[in-house]
Amino acid sequence: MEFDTKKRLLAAASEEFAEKGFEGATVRSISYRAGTNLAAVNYHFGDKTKLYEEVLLEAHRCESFDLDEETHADAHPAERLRAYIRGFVFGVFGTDAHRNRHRALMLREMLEPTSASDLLVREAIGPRFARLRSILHELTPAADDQRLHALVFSIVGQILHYKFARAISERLIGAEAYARLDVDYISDHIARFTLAALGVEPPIVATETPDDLLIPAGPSAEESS
Amino acid sequence: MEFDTKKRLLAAASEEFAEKGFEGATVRSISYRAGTNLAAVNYHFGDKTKLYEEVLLEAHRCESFDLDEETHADAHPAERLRAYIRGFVFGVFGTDAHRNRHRALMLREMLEPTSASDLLVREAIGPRFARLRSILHELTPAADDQRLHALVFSIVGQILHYKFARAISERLIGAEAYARLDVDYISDHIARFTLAALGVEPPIVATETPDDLLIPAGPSAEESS
DNA sequence: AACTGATTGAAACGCCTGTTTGAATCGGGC
DNA sequence: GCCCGATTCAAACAGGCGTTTCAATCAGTT
Repeated sequence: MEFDTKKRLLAAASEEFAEKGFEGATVRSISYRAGTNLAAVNYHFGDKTKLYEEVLLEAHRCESFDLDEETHADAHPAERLRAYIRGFVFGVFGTDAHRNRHRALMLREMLEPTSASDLLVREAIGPRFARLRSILHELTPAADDQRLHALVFSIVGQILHYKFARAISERLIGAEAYARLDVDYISDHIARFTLAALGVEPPIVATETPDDLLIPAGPSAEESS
Repeated sequence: MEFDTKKRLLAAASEEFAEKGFEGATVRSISYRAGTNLAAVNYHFGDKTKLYEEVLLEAHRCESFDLDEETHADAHPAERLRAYIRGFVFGVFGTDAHRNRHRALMLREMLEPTSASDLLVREAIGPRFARLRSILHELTPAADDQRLHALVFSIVGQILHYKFARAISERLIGAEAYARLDVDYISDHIARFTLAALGVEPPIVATETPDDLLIPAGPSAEESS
């Protein structure tokens, strides 16, 4: 074997699928990137679909190493939420080629699930979801399951929006304004927005409130003052 | 002319593009749905791309009628935000075939912008963005432009997540749990989450807070108790 | 050196795509 | 009736796709 074509194919396929999605990617282009022949993908993987599944599996395996890198289990839940959000936002915006490709693959799976997405949910997305959920549970022990789900989706939705709607958002507010929304600003914004919504931190903007806008606080807020 | 093939083509193309996106849609399938010949699309519109642009334009024209349907300009800003969010969520989840197709088209443009997306931003998304922004400005006069943008994205992100990540979310928490997250619950959740983050309403969950978690509330929160 | 099984390479197959072609059809003005 | 421009139709074209085929090549064994 001429220096493991299989690995080179996997790497090339990872890039190609991340860039163009399953449909958009072509085995010809993948073969070319891997510097090998068109038939190699069929010889080593059977067909395009099986190659894609192997890529997803490998991406997941590689990704799951850094799952618990930011787990300061002893830290304040609010701080752990901040760290989680920050790590997530960095992952979405980051420039690390490897992680970026894997995130792109997972995001594509979210939008157009293939047969391989069950596995992805079970082994990659699921654990992250559970972790965020448990942090939120510590922060708001009173919340039931349904509320916890909605809270997780509120956070994840805020973050992923910057990935999904990037092109439109940029045209919407202008390139310069969009550039100012960098990783630090966004992480801090989403963390403060969320923590304020949970009543753990003060509102995100100094509400020198027109006063009449304020709706009388609920019973819990009364207790806490 | 045998009863305006052009209109039938537009309608068929609207469905097809909404379902499968620009790449996924085929002119053959569109022609078949319209009950006409393959060459008709080329005769009436030139090519597939021009047909797509016309579909987007028509969808926008049709959509912009109900832009200001829920504008109770006199109502409380918080109530108008609630109404806005509710309308948005309904639009995303709704069963109205027409609106649904148009939303789907716009969402697809968000993800994979074509040449036609500039127009879409300028004429369809832009005005909605501006309206939400102005509501938020009334609620938080102290927020600067950057903060306002981030706030808009936080709200829109929460809502659209239910569209984008639907498939994955369903597998994540189970079909039954996901079904419980209906339009009313989601609308209410996002509205309360947001208004709490802005300090206009009390926190979203009754924080029978472990107390030590509470970070000293801001000045406005103190006033409200 | 000769054989063998694994791997690679160039070419072709069959299918589907958007687009084009040229003949057939229709409705209305002379 | 006849013609003419507009419209429809079946058929074909050119290109890209995933997949298959089969001969050529290589490493290791005998």
